[in-house]
Amino acid sequence: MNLKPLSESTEMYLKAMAEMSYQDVVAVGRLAERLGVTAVSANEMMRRLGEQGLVSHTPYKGVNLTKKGREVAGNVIRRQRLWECFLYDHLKIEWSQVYEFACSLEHATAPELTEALAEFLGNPKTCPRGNPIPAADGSFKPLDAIPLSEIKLGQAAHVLAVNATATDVLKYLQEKNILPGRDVTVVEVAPMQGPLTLRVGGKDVALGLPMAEFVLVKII
Amino acid sequence: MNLKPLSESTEMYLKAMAEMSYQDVVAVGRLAERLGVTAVSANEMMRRLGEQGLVSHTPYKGVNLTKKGREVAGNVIRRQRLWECFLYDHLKIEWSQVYEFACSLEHATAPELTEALAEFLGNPKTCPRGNPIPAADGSFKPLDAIPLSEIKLGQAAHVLAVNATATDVLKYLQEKNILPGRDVTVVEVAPMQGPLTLRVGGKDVALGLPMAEFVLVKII
DNA sequence: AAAATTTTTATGGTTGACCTTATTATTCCA
DNA sequence: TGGAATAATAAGGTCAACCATAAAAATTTT
Repeated sequence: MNLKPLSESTEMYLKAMAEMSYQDVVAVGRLAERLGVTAVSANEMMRRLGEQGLVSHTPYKGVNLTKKGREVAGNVIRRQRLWECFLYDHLKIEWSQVYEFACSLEHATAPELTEALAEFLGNPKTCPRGNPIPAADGSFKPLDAIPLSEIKLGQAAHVLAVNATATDVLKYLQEKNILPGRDVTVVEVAPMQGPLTLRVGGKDVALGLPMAEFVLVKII
Repeated sequence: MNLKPLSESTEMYLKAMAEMSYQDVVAVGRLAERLGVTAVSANEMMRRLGEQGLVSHTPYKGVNLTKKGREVAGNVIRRQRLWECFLYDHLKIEWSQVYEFACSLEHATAPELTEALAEFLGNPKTCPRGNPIPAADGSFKPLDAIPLSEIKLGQAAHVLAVNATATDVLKYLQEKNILPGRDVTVVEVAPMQGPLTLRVGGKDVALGLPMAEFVLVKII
């Protein structure tokens, strides 16, 4: 099916796009931001990925994963999240560092390895950050959840997953106990996109809106 | 200690040098051959590695790992072989494919990961190919063994390790049962660097001299 | 509709690790 | 010792993925 070896860069772009595709068209600028490259570089890359049939780019509108691109991205994310499970459950790596390490390993993982790893782990369904693990054929659907940033004042919610990837962000969330499985209540929303104040486990915690977007919850 | 991130290429060169250093000066040409690059490329790389203080190159004589280079190489090999153990023992990957997969993973492995993996595996002392795993500080010494190619006619030997890395070579050795732990006897040595004929497990097996160099044995 | 902002394209530059094709230097061997 | 083989250097090229700067195009805001 997929004979061409994808570069690390390609994998990072596809992964980022899939993770951002709750909006099903992604602005190239946002993508560049998330990946820490310039908009020019991201545009160049979109051209390359377009030529490979992995993304479709409508100028001035945004980019989309093609069917093929989505399948490839699913596989990349699968590998990544399986490694997260291994690192967390078996190697006892710090929760906040797991993503980062798994990301490197992901790029170095052949399909046979992926499936052997899945088997070894007992085919887990979610990673330690609560995100679902795509199926072996690369298929996946987004979690049925909304970002914490959209929760109304006073409402309580159950944290399903944390979609952040940066280690320092994950570390912060861990310290504040905003983790999959926890319940939080929004006790204050400051004006001007100010921070949310959350009550979690008996303590009040401030959380900036940008960070709150990475926390996926279900209202309870 | 080691703050600079080494490139994948650098790691491959250092690893190859360490694995070839039963002779303690390595001809750049041999190195190029083993790595599948041209002599020119290998020379260029030796200059770069020399500048980084990892190798010392005496023109027309050969290259040597420096103390620092040897330590780094030891760490690279440690990572590699620990992954080999994991892939073979836990993921049940084919013996002949283990090296290849472990090699990719090695490049993506941070020190914290390495030690967590060693712990998980119970600090194994040898990889599935029988090679010793360097210590956490990067130190290692070569196996006390000689290549099968140097065994005299009629002599019996115990296979300690297989130093080959190419999957097809490993596959061949596996099929012929020339594996760590086995005993072999040299029953014929053809002239003109012709193949050895070995008796192993009741069967006669032909083995070319170049391949026999990769089989490390102890006379019994 | 004009102004401001965001996107895209164009052009040219860098880096690392390769490559080829000479040319020069050294070592080995008969 | 003289030629063959091997090793090293020089010069110039490629490729992917970045970068910066600048100009053009489209969209959004006012």
